[in-house]
Amino acid sequence: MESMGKLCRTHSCNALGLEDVGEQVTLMGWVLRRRDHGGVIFIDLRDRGGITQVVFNPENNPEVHDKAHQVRSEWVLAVRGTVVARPGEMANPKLATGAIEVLVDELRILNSSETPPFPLDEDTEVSDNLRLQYRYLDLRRPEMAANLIMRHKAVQSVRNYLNDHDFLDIETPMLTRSTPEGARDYLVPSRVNSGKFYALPQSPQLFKQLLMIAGMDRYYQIVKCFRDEDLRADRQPEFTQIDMELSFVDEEQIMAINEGLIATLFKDTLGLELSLPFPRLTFDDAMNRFGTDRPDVRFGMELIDLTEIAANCGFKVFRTIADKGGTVRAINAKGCGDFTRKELDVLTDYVAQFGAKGLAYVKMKADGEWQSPIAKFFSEEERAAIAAAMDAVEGDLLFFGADSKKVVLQVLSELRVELARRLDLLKKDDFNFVWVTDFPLMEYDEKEKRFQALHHPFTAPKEEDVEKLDTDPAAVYSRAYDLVLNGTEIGGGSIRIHQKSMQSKVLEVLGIGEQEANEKFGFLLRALELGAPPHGGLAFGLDRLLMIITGSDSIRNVIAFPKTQKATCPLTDAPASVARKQLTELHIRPDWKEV
RNA sequence: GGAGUGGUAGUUCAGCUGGUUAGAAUGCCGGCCUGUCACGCCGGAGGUCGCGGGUUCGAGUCCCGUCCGCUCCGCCA
Repeated sequence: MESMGKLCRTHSCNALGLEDVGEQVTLMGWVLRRRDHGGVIFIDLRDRGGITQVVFNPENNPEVHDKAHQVRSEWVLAVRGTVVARPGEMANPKLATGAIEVLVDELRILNSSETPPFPLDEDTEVSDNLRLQYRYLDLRRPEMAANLIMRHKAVQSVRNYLNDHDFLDIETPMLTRSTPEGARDYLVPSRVNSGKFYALPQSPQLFKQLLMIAGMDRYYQIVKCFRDEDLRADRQPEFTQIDMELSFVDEEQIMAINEGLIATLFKDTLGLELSLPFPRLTFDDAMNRFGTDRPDVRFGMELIDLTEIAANCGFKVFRTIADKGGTVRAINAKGCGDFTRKELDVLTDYVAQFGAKGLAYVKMKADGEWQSPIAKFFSEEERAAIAAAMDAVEGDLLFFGADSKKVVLQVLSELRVELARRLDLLKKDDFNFVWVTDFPLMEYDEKEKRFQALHHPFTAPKEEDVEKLDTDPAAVYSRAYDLVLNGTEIGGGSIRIHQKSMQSKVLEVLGIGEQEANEKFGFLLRALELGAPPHGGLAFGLDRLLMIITGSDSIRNVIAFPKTQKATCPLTDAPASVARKQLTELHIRPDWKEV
């Protein structure tokens, strides 16, 4: 092992090209691969930026060549040498630096490495557990390094944009109090206050509102948030939000500023020009046409409501559901009439997990004939009416959902996306944004027998709906908006309630009594009495945004040190037991398990 | 809380209706090789078949339990 000595790095491993030929350069990096021809030795030297081929020629310098012979994968090298154009036909077009190579005069071995536990080339799929256990090796892989570089670019772009628009970056506490609504909190016991707990923030929601009341006018923060819920491919217990709040604005201004932010972000990261403004859908339209409030609008295949036809048709199953207040809807998989029985079975199994009790289908044949297990239940007129409603022609495949509205919408929206996946309609480089607006303010929770805020309890109702708060809360719409990209909700926000009386009213309708309200967010209610300006805001999920920008299938690929599905970290082995003494200090009784 | 799926060499995987010495590729080690770029050629080493129990003359293979990874439902914006 050697020191760097007087060597000083002059370039990164993706910097050199034909214009540098003849230059004396010094590169430092890791050995990706060594190709030893007995005579000449080639080493692909890698750093976070890229790869440069360095060459050891025995004729050029026998001692250095000898030393290169012992080098192995992932050893850390410093090389000094001359940039030369690759001779003849030897350029490698697959490499950004493939036109040149560095002929080495001096080699210093800065560190050796044991054989890595998994290969660092991009060809092998390594298990997630192993990758996370050796995350520092995993992150050396060019694909992962590129993701983190992209993340940095995205964050810089957002900061620049918001700074240019007079936003102040202000930090809010990580140790705060537990909030009653929403997700489960991560709790932190207080040593100084026996028996009391902080909570890690699910979002800085209340603090950013208080900053508006404090007159900060425009706030942003790129901030960690915590939710103690089960994980998914796009959900981590700690994640990052681009969080913002603005005073003296309405929905239109907030949406316009954020369209600018997203357009700038896509320009700075992917070099793409997005066309503005983004299209909009109301919540009701989104649900009716796509069955979800986060529609993927890269493709059609919209849901068609057949409840009226079904109510009078000969098929008893449909008729009964329609009569009982359920719904019958269908989607037309254009040109999929050649799906096999097996494919249909797989799709039936797929929708079963979303609550579908079956999946009725019709293959459209010539002259309006149906090939379908349910064909016999429909008259010719009924079949014609359905075909007309669905714009169905020969070769099409119709899928029906008949159940409660909730089940049918979920089943068909999931089926719609699954069909698109199978038909390869979900292009990763196709970015389709849509604002979803006019959400209901609250929704009745059958299990808890009370209303729940759809967004959060600080969202302002539409002015024209305010009087319905008393009479028909479910009919009140809110001033909330979500930004949806390719079927993923990437951000959401609302105009907030800025008057004490309205906030109290909404909390009351949500079944949060005055005493509970005062106890849990009395500080906000008090602040609303002391000159709160009209305000609103929005938060983007940075990780999800980056998943889409980088084309990653998993949120773990855009986070440096993510958790497994059981919320553990194989690298540090967190969470871990703690010493009994630590628990005692925190006034926590040690559990049955000795530590 | 539930469903599915996977766990075999360092890695990625194959291993049939249970059968004798568990394979391949790659990586690793040694040798040869002066223009490769997933270099090539020759040779070699490398296994608690996740773990525990059961059935059986015999289990990587069948059964039960359990742990871990991943995907999904519930949950969560």
